[in-house]
Amino acid sequence: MAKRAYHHGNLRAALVHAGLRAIATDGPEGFSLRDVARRAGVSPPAVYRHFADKDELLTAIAIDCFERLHAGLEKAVAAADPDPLAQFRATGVAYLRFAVAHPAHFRALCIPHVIARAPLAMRQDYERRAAVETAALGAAQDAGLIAPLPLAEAMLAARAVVHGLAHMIIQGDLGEVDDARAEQLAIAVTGALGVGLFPRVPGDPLAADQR
Amino acid sequence: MAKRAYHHGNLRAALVHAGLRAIATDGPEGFSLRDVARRAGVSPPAVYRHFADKDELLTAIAIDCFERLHAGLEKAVAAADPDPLAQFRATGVAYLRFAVAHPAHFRALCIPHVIARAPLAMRQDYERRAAVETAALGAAQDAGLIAPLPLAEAMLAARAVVHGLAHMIIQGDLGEVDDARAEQLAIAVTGALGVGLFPRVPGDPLAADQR
DNA sequence: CTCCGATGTTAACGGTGTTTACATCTTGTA
DNA sequence: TACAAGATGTAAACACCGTTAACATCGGAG
Repeated sequence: MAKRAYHHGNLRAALVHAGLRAIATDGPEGFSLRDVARRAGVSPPAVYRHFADKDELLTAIAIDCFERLHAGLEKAVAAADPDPLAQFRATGVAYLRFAVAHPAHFRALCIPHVIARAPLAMRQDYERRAAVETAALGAAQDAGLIAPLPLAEAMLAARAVVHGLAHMIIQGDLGEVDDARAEQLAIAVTGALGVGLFPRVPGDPLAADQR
Repeated sequence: MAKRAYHHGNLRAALVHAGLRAIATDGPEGFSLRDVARRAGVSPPAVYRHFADKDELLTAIAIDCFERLHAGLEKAVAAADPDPLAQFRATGVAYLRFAVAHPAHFRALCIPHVIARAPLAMRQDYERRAAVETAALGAAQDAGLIAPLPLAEAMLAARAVVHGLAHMIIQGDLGEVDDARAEQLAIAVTGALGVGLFPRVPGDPLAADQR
C-alpha cells in the first residue's frame, strides 16, 4: 500500500510473501536470500533495495508470521467463552494450533534477536497486548477465579508451559502430532497448570473435575 | 578411546571439541564446517573421514551437549533432598542453569531432527532416563505428594514449563537473565505449576505456603 | 520534455558444503 | 624386515551463498 507499482508492483511485499513460502518448505535454517529472490522472479541484489541484509528480510517475514499468529489468537479469544479461564485456555490451544500447522513459521519467530530487531511500533503493540492479558488475569484473580499468586509468576508459568509444549512438539519429542492431538496436549497441560501438581484437600470440587 | 593416534591423534574428538567452542561463540546458526576444521588445524575434507556431512558433525556435537546437560542434571538430583518434589525442582533449576550458562549449546539441542539422528543407544538411554523420572513421579503420587493427575500429563506439564522458560530466557523475552535470576524464575514457575493457577480451598495448608 | 531518483540487472568477490583425485602414514602379514 | 592395503589427511574444483560495485531502466516532478 505504501509503495505502488514501479517496476515490479511492490517488491517488498512480494519478497515477504515468497519468503513465507520458502520458510514453509525449507525451514528457517535453509532460508536463502537468493532463493527468495528467485521465487519472486527477481535478481538477488534487488532484495537490497528493500532490506539492508538477509537478517532484515528474515525479520520482516517473522513479523508477518507474528501478526498471523496474533490474529489467530485474537480470533480464538473472541470466539471463546468470556470466562477468563476459558479465554486463557483458548489462547493456549490457538497458540499450539498455529505452531503445529506452521512449524517452520513458528520457528522463525524463535530465532534470537529476530524480534528484537523489529520496529519499535510492533514491539510496543506486543507489550500492549501482554499488558491486556495480564490485566485479564488480574481481573480473574480479583474475581476469585485465580489463586492469589503473584501475577507475573502466574502469567510467566502460563506462557512458559504453552511455549514449551509448542517447542517440544515441533522438535519431534512427542512423535507425530496432528491438530487434534495438539489440542489434547494443550488441554492436558493447561489443565495440569490449572489444578497444580500438588494434591488438593479431599473436599475440593476442582480435584473431582480431573479424572 | 576407540581410535588411537593416527595422523592427528584422534580427530573425531578434536572436531567435536572444536565444534563446541565454535557454537559457543557463533551459535548454531553461524556454525561452519570449514571453521571447525580450521579450529582443529585440519583441511575441510578431513571432516568427511569421520562424519558423513555437516549435519552429522552437528549431531555429534549436540550429543556431547546433551550428555553434559544430563550429567549436570544427575549431579543436581544427587545433591538435592531425596524428597521427590525437591528432586523435581532441583532438576528444573539445573536445566535452566545449563540453558543460561550455555545458551548456544542449549539451542543446538533444539534443532529439529538433530537428536532424532543420534545413534539408537543414546536415544534409548534418554528414554530410560525419562522412564526413571516418570517412575519417581509415580512413586511420589502413590505417596500422596502429587495429585492424582494422569502421570503422562503431569510429566509433560513439568517438562514443558521448564523447557518453555528456558527458551523464553534464551530468546531474550525476559531481558537479561543471570544465574541467580534464572534460579528465581525456575522456582517461581515450578512453584506455580505445583500449587496450580486455580484457587485452593481456604483451609489448604499449601495455599498458605505461597505468598 | 527532460532530468533525477527510485528500482532492478549483471558481474564479481570471498565464503560455504561437498566431491574427486591424490598423498601419506599405520598396521597386519609374508 | 619389507610390503601391500587400508585408514587418514590434502589440494583442487564445483555449485551455491551473502554482499558489493557499476551499470541499465523506468516513473514522476520541474
